[in-house]
Amino acid sequence: MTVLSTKERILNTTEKLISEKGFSGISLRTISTHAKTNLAAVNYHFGNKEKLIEMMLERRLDTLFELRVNLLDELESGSSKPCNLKHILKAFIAPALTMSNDYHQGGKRFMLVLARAYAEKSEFLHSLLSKRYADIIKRFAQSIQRATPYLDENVVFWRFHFIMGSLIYVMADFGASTKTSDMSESDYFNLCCNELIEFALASLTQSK
Amino acid sequence: MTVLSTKERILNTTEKLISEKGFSGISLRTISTHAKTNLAAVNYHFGNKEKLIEMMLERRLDTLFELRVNLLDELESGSSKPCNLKHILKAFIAPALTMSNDYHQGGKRFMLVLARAYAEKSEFLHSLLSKRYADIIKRFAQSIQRATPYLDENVVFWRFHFIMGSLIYVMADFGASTKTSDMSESDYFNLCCNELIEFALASLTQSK
DNA sequence: TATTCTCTCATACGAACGTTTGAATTGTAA
DNA sequence: TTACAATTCAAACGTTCGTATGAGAGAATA
Repeated sequence: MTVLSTKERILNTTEKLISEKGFSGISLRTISTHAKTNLAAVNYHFGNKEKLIEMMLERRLDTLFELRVNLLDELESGSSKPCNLKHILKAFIAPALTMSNDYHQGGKRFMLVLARAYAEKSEFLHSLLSKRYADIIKRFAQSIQRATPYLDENVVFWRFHFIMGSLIYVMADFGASTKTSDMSESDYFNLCCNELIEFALASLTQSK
Repeated sequence: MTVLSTKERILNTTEKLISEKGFSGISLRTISTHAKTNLAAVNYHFGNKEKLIEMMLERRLDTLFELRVNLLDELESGSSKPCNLKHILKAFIAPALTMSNDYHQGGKRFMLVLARAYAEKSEFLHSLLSKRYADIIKRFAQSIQRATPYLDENVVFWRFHFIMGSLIYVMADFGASTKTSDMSESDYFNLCCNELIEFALASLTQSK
């Protein structure tokens, strides 16, 4: 059991509490209490509440997009032919699963946080996505387009957009009370991701 | 120009402000100011803040689900054969479009509000969906299942779930800065809904 | 040991919040 | 007009919030 620094404890606690209570339901006082430190520590380490939340988002988003781009690199290396569509979709969707099984529950919580941030149209998240990760998202879109020559370019754009929506929505649902089966949480997550990949694949596959 | 009651003005203003700033970004003071009434009027007419928000959600949800179920009734009347899949999906998705073109912008705003409520896992919304509208949702799921006999029952369940996610996500995106084209807002909304229906249809259509 | 730097802590401040209260105003029925 | 109910209003209450401050603890350096 490693001892975490105050800064790390604050970040983890913020992530956990926001995943449980949402962005509005938390105060610096509850964060500092649960992180077993003092109220002033937050402002000392992060400046203010907004910057704390930004740092919390940033550290996991970097990991998520790095996992995605690594998988896409692997797919596209070697051949110049269009990649297998399912593999592309998996490269986009699966890292969410990977993350959620690592990081001592932190990743799983983060998916909830991310979904909330999307819905709240966080200005910070939006600018981060359009600045730091826009290239990666565009690469995925283009890779999908090459793999679906039978679909109009605009249609692919729309459907990729819709798939991202499903992913966000599903992520937000983990931890919610929807789960009625007696599966383990990680089995359930795994199943859900596979279903989502098949769903995305079907939505982009030409029928007949 | 009809004169609205204080109660209606408060409900409309709440809907508008939440669609713009989210559930956390509003106070009873800003609501009452924008509704051109007094702070205490909110508590007088609604009891407290929570009940105000619940009433705001309820009035439009009733309309939305009534539109949906009417369309489904129409589809299922007469023949005992499975309905056309596209028509079922349209009956579920299109009312969001219908609503957003009525009610003097109110419906459009409400879709944003609804998306936010989903993401925040509003306890009230959840219980309303599982109590008051569960039957309607189940009817749609069953109707889709009859129309897709080639798909496993569980798969249909998952995909309907994912489609709902896309719908929510898309609704949340209206009014956001994603729109780059020079279409009118209502044309854009229309196009988006059609794309969503085609997307949903493709995801449930057996390939090959 | 003395000094410096990093970090933690208790405490205080002003602002904003939801809610309550009682008086003033308006609408309505006798 | 009078009487009574419904509504509106200004003002205040207690609480909680984010932030700032300065004292002090602890480790590192000299």
